[in-house]
Amino acid sequence: MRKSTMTTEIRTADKTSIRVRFAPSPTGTLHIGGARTAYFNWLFARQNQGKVILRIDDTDISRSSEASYRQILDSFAWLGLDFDESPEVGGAYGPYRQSQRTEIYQAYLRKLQEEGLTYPCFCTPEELQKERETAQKEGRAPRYSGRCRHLAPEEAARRIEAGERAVFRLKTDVHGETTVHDLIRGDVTFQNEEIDDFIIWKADGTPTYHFASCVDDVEMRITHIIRAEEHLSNTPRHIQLFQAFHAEIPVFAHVPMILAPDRSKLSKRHGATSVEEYREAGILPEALVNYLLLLGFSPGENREIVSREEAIECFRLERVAKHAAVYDVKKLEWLNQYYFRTRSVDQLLYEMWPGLLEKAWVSTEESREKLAWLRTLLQFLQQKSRQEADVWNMLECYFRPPVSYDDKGVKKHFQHSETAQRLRQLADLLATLPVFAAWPLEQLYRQTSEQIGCKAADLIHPTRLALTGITVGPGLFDVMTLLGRKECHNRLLEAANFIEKSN
RNA sequence: GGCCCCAUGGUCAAGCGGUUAAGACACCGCCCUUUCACGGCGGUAACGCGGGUUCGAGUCCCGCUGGGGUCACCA
Repeated sequence: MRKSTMTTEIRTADKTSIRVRFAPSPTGTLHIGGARTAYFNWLFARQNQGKVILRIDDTDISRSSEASYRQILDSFAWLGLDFDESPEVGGAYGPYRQSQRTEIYQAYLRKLQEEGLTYPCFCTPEELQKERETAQKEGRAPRYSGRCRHLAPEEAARRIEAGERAVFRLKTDVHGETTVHDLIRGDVTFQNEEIDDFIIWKADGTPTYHFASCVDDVEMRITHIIRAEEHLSNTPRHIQLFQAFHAEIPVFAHVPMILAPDRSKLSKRHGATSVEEYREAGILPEALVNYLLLLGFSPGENREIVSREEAIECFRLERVAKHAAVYDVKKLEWLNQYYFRTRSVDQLLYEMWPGLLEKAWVSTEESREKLAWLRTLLQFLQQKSRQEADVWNMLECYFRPPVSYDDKGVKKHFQHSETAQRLRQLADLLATLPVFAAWPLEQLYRQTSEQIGCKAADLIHPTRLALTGITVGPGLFDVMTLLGRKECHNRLLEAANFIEKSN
């Protein structure tokens, strides 16, 4: 266990190396807002050959869970964001879970006590609550009165001795002002009289978030704090803490929040908010990460498609937007569609393989012919899809005949009085082709339509419906080639029967 | 309510004193076509309001309005 806790003087030694951190609390899934903040941290560090640290803020043990922690790790792994130091990979400044750092916090508290920068407060939560309410009613700021600050030290000591519950508050400066140097927003100044003596140590003997976070940022030599905008108002408190620790104050960057389409805070009722949900919905990590970058940052040159590697090059913290951004799923889906079609078929095949096995559409010892066929099939389907689910939807008919025909399709393509007869005719003609391939098939269809005196489309659409049961898919002649002569023949006849039966 | 941040089309977002105010998504046409997509072409659509400063303001300043954040023994 680390014992040397007051290490501020060492900081100057490795001043040049940038260290940033992402510090989620493991109380749920990874939120897309958090994912974006983490991504910006990651980009900034990678661009500057710095280090990204994953720290787990689990001081609230009752709300934290191991499952949530695993989930967050999973999400990051999926997104392709790695950490240089974390509970998993370790590092020189561990442990990286706040729940395992109590001794360090205690040491910092003790130091503050010795320097007289903190004092015990015996006010009960009820009293404070009442005070806040009356202040609110009278139009005053709901701040702590500072009552216990002036308690005689002897009395304070006596009451603690007597076992009275106490919290510890920081003695903040009453006069002057505190300026936050923010890379995104510039200098933001707060009057110190606005900051009350906030609690740094809870009555249950654990540190508050503000305290633990600042201690860790000092201990872990964090140089840049890149976090969500909601912390901007808390920053003067943190600065006062850093000053109380005689520590160097990190550089800040408060990234804007992500809003729901109604401009309110993004929540569950607006649909998917976690990385995990998007993953399950078939969104690709490349697409999500790309979209998150675009939300609040412009790579310039009218670029929309930006990989992680490209983002490392062009990202500039100073150019991150100051205003909150509304989340637009449509653009995410557009990006996803792009990435989905651009990636390799073999990767798609690999990812779909377990599902294919499960459906028994393939076996572990598949012939090379079947594999080649499957690969070609996926290649065609991929180009008609926006995501994997679309491929699955179109896939079934290549492994078994359609059990039903699309309703709208039936109304549109199976109504003509001669359809059944035409399908039978086509079924017979298939046997005449020397090679069952796309080009000769197309010739056959065009010639036949001419002979019949109808449009080629009048043959093509019913055939597609007959063969696949649906009205969408790759070009018909590719579909037929993939299906094979015999299967096409059978399905055309089955469809003809179906039409005659239902008339 | 105090304090803080923010404000260009429906959404993201260029612009950083002089532009016909980019581009992308979405939407609407048209083209391509064998369906759905993709692709191509075109279109609708924005500087919240009011004062200044300036020869000139989306760009600078002030006010207002609106939105957001924060003021917890949550993080």
